[in-house]
Order: sequence, then C-alpha cells, then structure tokens
Amino acid sequence: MVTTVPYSKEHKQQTRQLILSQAYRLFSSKGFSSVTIDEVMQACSLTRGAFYAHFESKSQLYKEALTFSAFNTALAERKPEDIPAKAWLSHLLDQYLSVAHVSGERPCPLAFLATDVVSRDSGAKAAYTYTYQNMNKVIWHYAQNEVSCTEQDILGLTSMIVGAVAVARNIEDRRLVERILTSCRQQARLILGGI
Amino acid sequence: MVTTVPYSKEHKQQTRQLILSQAYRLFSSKGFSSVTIDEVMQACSLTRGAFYAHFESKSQLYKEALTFSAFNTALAERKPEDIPAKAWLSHLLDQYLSVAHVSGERPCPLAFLATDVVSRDSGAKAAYTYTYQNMNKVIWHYAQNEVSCTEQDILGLTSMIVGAVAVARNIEDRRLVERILTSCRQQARLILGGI
DNA sequence: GTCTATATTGGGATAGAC
DNA sequence: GTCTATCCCAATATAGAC
Repeated sequence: MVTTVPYSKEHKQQTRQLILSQAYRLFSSKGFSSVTIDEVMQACSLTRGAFYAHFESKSQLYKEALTFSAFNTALAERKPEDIPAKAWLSHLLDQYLSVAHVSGERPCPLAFLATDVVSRDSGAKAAYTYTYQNMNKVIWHYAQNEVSCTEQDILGLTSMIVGAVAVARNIEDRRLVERILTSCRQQARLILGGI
Repeated sequence: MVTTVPYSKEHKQQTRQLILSQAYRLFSSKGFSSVTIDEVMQACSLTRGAFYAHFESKSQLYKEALTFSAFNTALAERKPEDIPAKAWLSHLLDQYLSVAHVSGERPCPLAFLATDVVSRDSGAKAAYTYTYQNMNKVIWHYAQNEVSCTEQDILGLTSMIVGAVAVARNIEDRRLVERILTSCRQQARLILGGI
C-alpha cells in the first residue's frame, strides 16, 4: 500500500511519465475505447496490475495523458531567438499541415482526438478546450503586429488546420491528402493576410 | 433461415432502414465502440437477436450506416428552383456552422466521426472519403462561376467547417463555440471571395 | 424475421504475495 | 511498486423455438 525501499520517488515519477507518454501515443492513434490498459502497460514493459499504483482508472489516465500531451506538442516549442516571428509561424503551419503529422508524428490532440473526447467526462473536455485556447494564443502571439487579421480570425484558422489533419487521417488516397494540405497552407496565409 | 410468410419483403427493407438510421444517430453521437448492438436494436424496439437477420456484424453496420448518412445530410438536399446558387450556398454554410448542428441536428459524418473512422477498416475509410469528395463537389457546384476562387480552395473551406464543428463539440463554453462559428462563417466568405 | 436463451471473449478493476 | 491470479460485468455473436 505504501511505497517502500526498493523503489525511489524518482523511479515512480519516471514510470508515471512513461505510462503517460505511451498512453497518449496509443490514445491519439486509436481513441479511448480501442486502447486497453494492458496494451499501455505492455508498451511500458510492465503488467496490468502495476497500473493502479499510478492511476485510479482508465478515464483518469486519459485526462492526464491529454493534459500531458499539450506540453509536448510542436506548438509548445520555444521560438529560437534568431528567427523572426513571421518565419517561425510559417514554419509551425507547414509542420502542422504536413503528411508526417497526419501519419502520426507528434500528434496534436486537437486533431487526433477531435471526436473522441466528446464521450468523455467534463474534465477531458476542459483539457481539450484549454489546449485549443492555448493553440490560438500561441498563434496569435506570433501573428499579432505582423499580419493583417484580428484575434477572432485565428479561430477560423485553427479550425481549418485541425480539421484538415483530422479529415486527412481517414483518407487513403495520398494525392488527395496532399491537395488538402496544400490548399490549407494557402488558405492559412490568406487568412493571416500576408506572411 | 429463410424469410417466411408473416414478414413481407417491404417489411424487411423498412426494418433495415430503421436500423441504419438509428445506428447512424447513435454512432455519430458516441462513436463506434461506445455504441452497442443492443442499444441500436432497442432504439428500434427490437431485440439483439433480430439484428443478425439484417447484418453480418457491427463493423458492417457501421460502414453501411456511414454510407446511408451521406444521402440524408443537409448538403444532399436539392436547391429550390427559385433560390439563386449563391444564396443557397450561403444558407448551407450557415446551417453547417450553427449551434444546432454542433448539438447534433442532422449530424455531418465528416465532423461527427472524424477521428472515429481511423480505426475502422478500409471500407469505412472509403465511405468517409467518398462523402468528403461529395461535399466538395456539391459546394463547388454552387460556387463555380459565382465566386472568385479555385476548386482547390474549396478543400481548405471544407476542412475549416468540418474542423469547426468537430472541435466545437468538445467545448462546453457556449460563448467560445459561438465565436468559433462566427469566425468560420466570416472566413468561409473570405475564401469564397464574395458571396 | 423476431424472440429468448446461451456460449464465449475481452478487459477494467481488485487481492495478496514479494 | 510490481507481480500473478482472480473476480466480474459488458457485449458480440450463435442456437433454437415460434
């Protein structure tokens, strides 16, 4: 019941982080219901029983993994000092609207869990909303004073890039996926008004 | 094993359509895994056992329900003769980008099942892709010759409206939802270039 | 075609040893 | 904290009567 000698506090923290990262990887690719706790723990080279020393339930894991992911997304990365805001924003957009992202590289929870969060509890929805607001904040941070659009216009931009990635994941025709991403890269520039 | 007297062929067809419509209603609101066959059949006032006289499996039902929905979406509605193409397109956009739609009224499968289809089989993905292509075709049909954008630009537009609805469903803050929808209605007009 | 069982599996969660 | 073993419920699918 109580943590004893052979496992240090750091070890528990590390294990917890490992579980969160593997859980997010699996949840983002398959959704809540299709992921089993056994699967998550096996990915961590642990057994199912050990799970409950870290989390109360699968639902709690989901919520925490969602929050965890918000800090590991590409958008959370700090801009290198020597790159201008406009160039960095352009880079972020291209990265988001890339085949690599659609294929699951550093998946954005907003796109990958878009319809999965709906059936979860309010906590998960709150985490989703927070991440969405944060995405808008980050983009506006780089865009403001540089482009000719309002803060409200950013909401349309983020809807578009999230939607593009979410839709593209279901499309097996590679050519169509490319066309969607290309169109959105263009429209994003149109909305921002010159970057 | 074989259909006998007390149930006519039309009766079977009617039952089948009822199952499809109830299934789509449930799938679109909760996703594949969270819907049970029992639930679908209860919504039809039938029992679980009867299901297998109509479909082979839950997966097949999902795929067929997805295809079925494509023919019942608001976008599939015919334009009344006396309404100009531009006005009709404008009406379709406003309807798509409405709180009512986000709340589940005549749900568009592209938005409501955006991340749910990913884990399904190729048949489901093909149905999704077909529906997406069709949405683009319909919008382009009304837009062409009326607006100043290319067919490729429509892909960005549809990504945006699908994304907006998918994202908004997870947000409990009504005010934020309104702001997202408003922004997208504006950006949609911007992309179309004057409607 | 629809019903009432029932077979069977998968997976969340707990118990107790180490 | 992690393991193995187990409980237990939910849900897909089938069998057989009507």
